[in-house]
Amino acid sequence: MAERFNHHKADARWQRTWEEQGSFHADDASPRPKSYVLEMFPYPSGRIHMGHVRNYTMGDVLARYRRMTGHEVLHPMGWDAFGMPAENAAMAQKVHPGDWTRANIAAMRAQLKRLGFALDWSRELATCEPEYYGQEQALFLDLYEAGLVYRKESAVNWDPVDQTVLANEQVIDGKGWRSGAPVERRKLSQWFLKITDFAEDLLAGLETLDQWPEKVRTMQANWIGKSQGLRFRFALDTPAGGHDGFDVFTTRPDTLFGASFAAISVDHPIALALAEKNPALAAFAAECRKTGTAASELETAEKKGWDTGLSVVHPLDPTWKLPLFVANFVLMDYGAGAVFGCPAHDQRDLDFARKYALPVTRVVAPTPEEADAPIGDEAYTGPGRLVNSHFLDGMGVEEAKAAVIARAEGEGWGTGSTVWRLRDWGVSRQRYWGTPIPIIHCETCGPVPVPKAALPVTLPEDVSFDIPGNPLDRHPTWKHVPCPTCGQPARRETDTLDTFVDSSWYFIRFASQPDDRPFDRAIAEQWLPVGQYIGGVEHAILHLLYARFWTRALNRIGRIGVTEPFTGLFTQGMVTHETYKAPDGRWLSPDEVEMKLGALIVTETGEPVTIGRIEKMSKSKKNTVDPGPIVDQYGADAVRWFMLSDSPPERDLPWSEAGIEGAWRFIQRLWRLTDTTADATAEDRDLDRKLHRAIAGIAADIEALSFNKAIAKIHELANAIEKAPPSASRDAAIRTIVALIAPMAPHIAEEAWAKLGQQGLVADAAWPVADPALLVDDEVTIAIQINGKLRDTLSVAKGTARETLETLALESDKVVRLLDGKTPRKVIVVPDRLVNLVA
RNA sequence: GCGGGUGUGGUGGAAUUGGUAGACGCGCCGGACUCAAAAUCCGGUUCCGCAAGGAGUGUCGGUUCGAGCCCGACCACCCGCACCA
Repeated sequence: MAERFNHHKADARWQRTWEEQGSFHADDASPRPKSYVLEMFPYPSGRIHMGHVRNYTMGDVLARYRRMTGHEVLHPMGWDAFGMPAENAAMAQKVHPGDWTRANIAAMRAQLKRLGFALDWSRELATCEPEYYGQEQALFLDLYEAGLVYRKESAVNWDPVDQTVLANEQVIDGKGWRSGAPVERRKLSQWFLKITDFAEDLLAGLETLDQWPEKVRTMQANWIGKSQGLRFRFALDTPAGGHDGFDVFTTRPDTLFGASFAAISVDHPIALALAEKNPALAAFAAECRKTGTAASELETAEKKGWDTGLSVVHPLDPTWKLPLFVANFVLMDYGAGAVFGCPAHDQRDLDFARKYALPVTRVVAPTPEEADAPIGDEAYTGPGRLVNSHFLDGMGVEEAKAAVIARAEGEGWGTGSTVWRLRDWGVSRQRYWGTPIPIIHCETCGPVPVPKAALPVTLPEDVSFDIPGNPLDRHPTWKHVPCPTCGQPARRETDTLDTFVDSSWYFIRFASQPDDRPFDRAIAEQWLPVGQYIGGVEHAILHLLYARFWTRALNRIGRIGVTEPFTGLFTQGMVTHETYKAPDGRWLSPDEVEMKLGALIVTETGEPVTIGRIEKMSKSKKNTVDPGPIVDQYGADAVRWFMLSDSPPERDLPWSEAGIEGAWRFIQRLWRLTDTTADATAEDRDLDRKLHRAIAGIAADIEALSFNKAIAKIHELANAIEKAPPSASRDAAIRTIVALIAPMAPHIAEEAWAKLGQQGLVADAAWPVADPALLVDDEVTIAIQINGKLRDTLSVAKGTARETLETLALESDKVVRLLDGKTPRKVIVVPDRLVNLVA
């Protein structure tokens, strides 16, 4: 009896061998076609989790497969190492964020290495090291010089718990994305990146990303939020607060004759001016602002307005006056902060009009008969022809829009315009553990860039986290520097960059990392764009949009000839696990419970356990499984195998003890199988065919990232080999299956490869070639149906003539019996597939 | 509310994209080996039925010789966005 596959010995041995041989070192100068496979780099939180394991296993299979198919593969790993958890740890544990982070990196690196990933560790980087962030500062200054960075006083989202500013993207339901605390509004001077300059490009670029999930492209398109319409001016009938009118934006200029009111935001300059003299309006505005930041009650929030008593003049009819309201549903930071209300064709306007008894006039009718059909509780937003609209009557909606815009432009009261939802990216963070913004503030010269020669601006080590706020700001000496321009005493910028900046270009630095500049353009362009990028869908908007922007910005300033950083994107599902609750409602971890007599109980107390939903592994629900002990017990290959089996990679993967055991058993079975070569000489055409079909099928599945299907095909092949009698074909199949499993289970593959006396490493072996001649069957099974229902099957030579198939079908015993002497009305024959008799 | 997705055995999921539904795995059942257990191996496993046969891919309807796949309506769950003018 052969020995078990001993992963304890084998895993370490092969991991050492790969490292010694530099197997996964990516060679810039290689003549082979280049392939860049990248998984989103981890935040070094302390330990790797199952989500990481799944993510990196998928990328690893692809990377190893690409190597076997003759590519020079770049498959790097690094650390998204700046960020708040390090500062939180510093506060809680009195440890320096750098020490904490570097210790975590060391621990996680060791964990990753134990999984045997085919990574080029020589390119490892951590964003918290000056070698990285110093180059980021250089890029920041390049963008600054190009006018893509600016500073402005602005209302920001202030997280009162983390004591920092959040980007709009980081505010979820009015709460900080990390702290969960309700966000406050504050005025601060902030640095911004001009992502809005690229709105059109970023939107148009989505069209070219055909290897991205539709879902992500849709989410980005919605986030960018392009709206086209008319911006026009309403004149006030009496000037108010120093204004004689204001602009509004609409996407429905066609419905202008359906207007029944105008409304401005409570933060609109006119509203603010009026509120100064009118305490009741001020109170109304305060009330609105409260619910504004409040959260998700917006859905049910009532439309509320304050009648200013003022009127505006309808631009197409000077005699027509519309009442002006201050309304809670008008947002200051979108469009012009003011709207015209057309109740018949906008739901919000309709709700508002009903509440304040304003007229509702239909101006679009789906059919001529409905020209004067009253509007009920629902605004009509569909297509149709214009009615009750003077010169627009009879036009279609689009035609009418164009006509109104043309008229407005001709008469000078408005212009066609485009409004974006996307806003500029505020990158200032009042934190220590981030990339220092390389700017010096001088009283006489203003903000002055740090000279490139003086980079990197490094973080001081001697900082304290005893009190909240930014340690850089209260550091005794760090910020005091002479102005680079005039030499007068000046002050460093103490804000650091949003960590999303760090992750916006790391994939370029992986491709090329010289000491003296951010990257070498020629070398970076050899690798970029990333052919396959893999990560969680939670980065669908923020990270992926910023990285796309950063790449385009570098492209615009002539630094790189790439516009889209990631050609292929794959968003993987989460690793999930059942949740367990004790009778008192506290969450229980999987190792606190056990099965006894068919019931789940708390091991210590014997209390019954409630099994909850299967959810994403999270510390709060205590349903996590630490990969470390699992790798110890079952070995890297079994863990990798399980991560790839069963669930399609884009869906969630429920972790189970049984699943990992099954994977382990299969690894052992493969090991035993490789002991059964027999030096036999007989041929087994049937097995040859199965083997070659597996080679082709598995290759296609890996290319499509359908790892679960590839795994199923390996199972099928293994089953077939086990059942086959000794033959030369069988021996060949055993040697080949070792190569086929190498991307997924590389350690046992190497061990078996060596055992079978194969040359070199299987990691360096070529992917087996499928013989096209063996991919086609010479015999096929034909389904015989009566009225579409399967009644019999028939085995015939491939390519059998239709007439023959029909005859054979009609001769089938079952068919004869079921037809009972009747002749079918119609016979459908699909060659090599089926015969359908219509009775 | 808007946008997107998913729904197939006890369970995770396959199904050549309109052509034999349930591949493969997990679990379960039976058997072999064993003093016994583990491991391993063999067989079975959509449901109803002894069988012949019938039913069956969330629900209802449609197109088709033929529908898990296409069309319409609905239900359930999940994920985004959310007063965006």
